[in-house]
Amino acid sequence: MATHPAQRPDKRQQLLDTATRLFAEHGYQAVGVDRILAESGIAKATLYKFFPAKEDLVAEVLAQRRAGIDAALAEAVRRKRSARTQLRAVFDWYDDWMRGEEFHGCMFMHAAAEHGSHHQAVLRAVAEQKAELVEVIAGILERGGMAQSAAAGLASTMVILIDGAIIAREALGNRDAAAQAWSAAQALLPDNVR
Amino acid sequence: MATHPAQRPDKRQQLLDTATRLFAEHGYQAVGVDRILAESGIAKATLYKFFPAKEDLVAEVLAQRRAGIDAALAEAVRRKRSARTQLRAVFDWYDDWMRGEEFHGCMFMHAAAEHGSHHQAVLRAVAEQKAELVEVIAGILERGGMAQSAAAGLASTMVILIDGAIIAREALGNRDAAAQAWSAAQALLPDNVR
DNA sequence: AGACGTCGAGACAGGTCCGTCTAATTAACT
DNA sequence: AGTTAATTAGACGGACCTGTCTCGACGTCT
Repeated sequence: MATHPAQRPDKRQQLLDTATRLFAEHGYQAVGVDRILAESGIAKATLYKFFPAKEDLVAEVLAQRRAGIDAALAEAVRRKRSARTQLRAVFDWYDDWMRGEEFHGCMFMHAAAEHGSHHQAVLRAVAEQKAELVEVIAGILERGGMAQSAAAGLASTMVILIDGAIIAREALGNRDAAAQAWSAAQALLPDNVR
Repeated sequence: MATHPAQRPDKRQQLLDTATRLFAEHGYQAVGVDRILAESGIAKATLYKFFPAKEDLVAEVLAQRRAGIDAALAEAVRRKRSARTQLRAVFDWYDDWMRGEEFHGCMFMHAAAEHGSHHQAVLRAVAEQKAELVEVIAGILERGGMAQSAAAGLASTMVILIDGAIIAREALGNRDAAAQAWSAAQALLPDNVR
């Protein structure tokens, strides 16, 4: 009964890692399953055992990416105490990511662009990731003393700044985009938020 | 010698119009040439006469889209006198576009997402469109009395706001995103710019 | 009327991609 | 050693896409 060959979930993770790297760099449709298999050294049957269709692989890649960002942001925020420094930690995390050479844009934006209007599951994953970022920032602002409605509005604007910075980095190669976004965010922050 | 059958460049424009509509709604790779032909009622040979490859069609669609936006913004700005109202006209133009039901996101962002790093011509077209918007706004700010370097920096931040708003509209369905962006832009605008 | 250029309809080849399937190999456990 | 399950390698079918080509119809000019 026991799973004899010691069950290897690492194959699954290897597939996800390779797929994430290739999807991030070249897009979703441009990367075929054959390429993922060749670069990961895994057989096709194994992929289709874990993921019934390529679309399921895409969905899981996005889910893992979202979880990774959430964890990283939560950890960065946890290390700071004041609302202002927590907020800065969020912008700094994006700054670090966007200054890297391996930056290839936001996988969620790309997913929304490629799977356009028609694939609902992907589009919902994108919306959920953006909505979660709004909530993270709104939470910081509320704990910093802002009223809930004001915090929600300002958090939404701050995510607009972050996403716009991602586009500026991607389309124009502007590596200071996140720093600019943070400057603007600071100017929008009311003085009573410390 | 004279082009006997009265030369019909409208066929070319019909192709571009249909392609623009389909690309905007479904993406570039997701729309095949056969679909463009079927929906425009034009023969395949005619398409390949005007555009040697699908990629050339994409490039021309983007070029026309860019020209259309430029003209619309220039016209909207021309109707206003002060720097502040001109700036507002730009944000209002985006607001109108983004409130529409037929909004499907920015074709340039989508092109960058799909043609990832590898197709240079497309990526350059995207960069040029964004850079031009920065220059339009920087010009307004300079004519409003800002120093050139300050105007360039603020214009860059304002485009970050606009692009971020486009993402907020596309990914979250936030129809007030452009209005939020304008509110933030106003807060960043120095008082001496009238 | 006759010739010529344009256009529509669609067949066609070459390639790619997804997903299924078979056969052989490897490794764990009894 | 022998059983069992996981995995690999790759062939395969069907679908789709791009780009070329053929053919016939239509309209215009001489």
